[in-house]
Amino acid sequence: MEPIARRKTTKEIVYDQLKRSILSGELDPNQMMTETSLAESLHISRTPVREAVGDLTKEGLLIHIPRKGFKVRRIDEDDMEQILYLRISIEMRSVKMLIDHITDEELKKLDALIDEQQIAIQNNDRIRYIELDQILHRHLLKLSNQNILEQILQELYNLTRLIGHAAISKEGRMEEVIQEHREIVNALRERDEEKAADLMRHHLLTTASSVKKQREQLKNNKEKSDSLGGL
Amino acid sequence: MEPIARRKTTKEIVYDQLKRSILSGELDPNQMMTETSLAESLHISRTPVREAVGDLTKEGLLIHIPRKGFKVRRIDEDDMEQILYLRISIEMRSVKMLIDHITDEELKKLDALIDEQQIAIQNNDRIRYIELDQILHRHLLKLSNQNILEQILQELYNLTRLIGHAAISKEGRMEEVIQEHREIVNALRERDEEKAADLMRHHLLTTASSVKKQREQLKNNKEKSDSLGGL
DNA sequence: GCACTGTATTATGTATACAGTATAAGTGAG
DNA sequence: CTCACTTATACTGTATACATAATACAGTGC
Repeated sequence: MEPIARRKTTKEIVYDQLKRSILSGELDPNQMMTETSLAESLHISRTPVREAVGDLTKEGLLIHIPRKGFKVRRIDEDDMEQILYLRISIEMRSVKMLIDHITDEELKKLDALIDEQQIAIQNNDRIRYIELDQILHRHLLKLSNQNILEQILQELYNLTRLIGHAAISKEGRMEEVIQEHREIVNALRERDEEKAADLMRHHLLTTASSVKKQREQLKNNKEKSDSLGGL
Repeated sequence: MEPIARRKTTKEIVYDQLKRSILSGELDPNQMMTETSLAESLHISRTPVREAVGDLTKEGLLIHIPRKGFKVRRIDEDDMEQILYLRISIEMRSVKMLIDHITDEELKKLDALIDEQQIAIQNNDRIRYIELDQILHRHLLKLSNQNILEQILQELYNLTRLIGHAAISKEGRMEEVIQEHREIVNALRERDEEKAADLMRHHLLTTASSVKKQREQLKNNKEKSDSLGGL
């Protein structure tokens, strides 16, 4: 039988909700929050809040400023470089480890995920698009049976998402991503290890460079509007 | 004036002490402990204990078995492979990133660390030897200014140490390590990027294979004594 | 007006109490 | 003796209360 889904603890609810707010970008990185303020606004005690923010801090999504509170971490160009580098290392290995024993059924599951991602784009649902991207990449790690790498990738992926939805889901780039995903899966289907690994590297590199460009774009726009607003 | 060192919180003390016990191998991986039992034996309340074991669990040093308690995680061959792979990725990049701007002073600091490590071997102080190994590798990451990679390496390093002191500080291997460390630092001094990165890779690979051999050795010995004890 | 000091507020760490639930222990019937 | 059912024990999650220390603030004296 399926294991019964244990009902979520308060801590988990807080954790999920907070993480969502952080990663979706709806939480202003300048705004400070404290354990107490969060607990009060959620009408619960400090205990589960404290544990949730503690975990998020350890994951690097929040930073704690003693006696001031917590705020959302910022990611800079340099951090992104490092994350990209490691993701390439991890995901290329993942591809190589899974290619020999991936089944047809599992390949179909991957196809289905990409299909769903395409639908998300058509519906203009960027949140879902990003969610599915993560599911897809993570799923590959699972299939490769590299538990430790999977854990590290998860951390890196969360940090990646601090970059902001706007920078990730750039117009036009999303369609390209779908295409690249399909090519990777096709290479897996052909059992072409070299090709698959290479496509993965390429996919991550182009995503990174797209994010970088889009980020600069957004930054410029923001500066322009800021200076206008100052007049 | 020197800033006063903030006194450690109870949680930090518990965390440090527990971590030490885990990494030094003095904590039997079969033995279960609970928040309550730990709190009682330390004569403190559950709260700081709970936070400390929570953190250690997130770091992967402890595993939590619901309704049973916590125990020290075991690392298998497969995990070691993954850790090694990632450490090579990270530390080769580290070498490449720091080689252009490392100063003579910093090189001397590295020499001093290796000297100290050599003294530890002469004093047969394996704990200190391992500690210094970690400091050295971590120091290289700091010098390379790769904060995220440094954080990940720290996690990996902790997991590495779960392998056990006996397997890491094998007789004879320690002297080789010193030699390899010196060669890496010398390559840095010569600003030979290729050589330094390659020596680092080699160093990690030979360490891993030594650990693997030693581990099998220990396992065999244990089985022999177990079967004898069973008579 | 400025600096210093004492006070108030607030963030945080820790202790304690309690409730819920899963496992283990115990008890009784077949 | 075994199985089912009840009871008890213990692990965990959460709330609450309190102590401590750091910051903000205000008032007083120069």
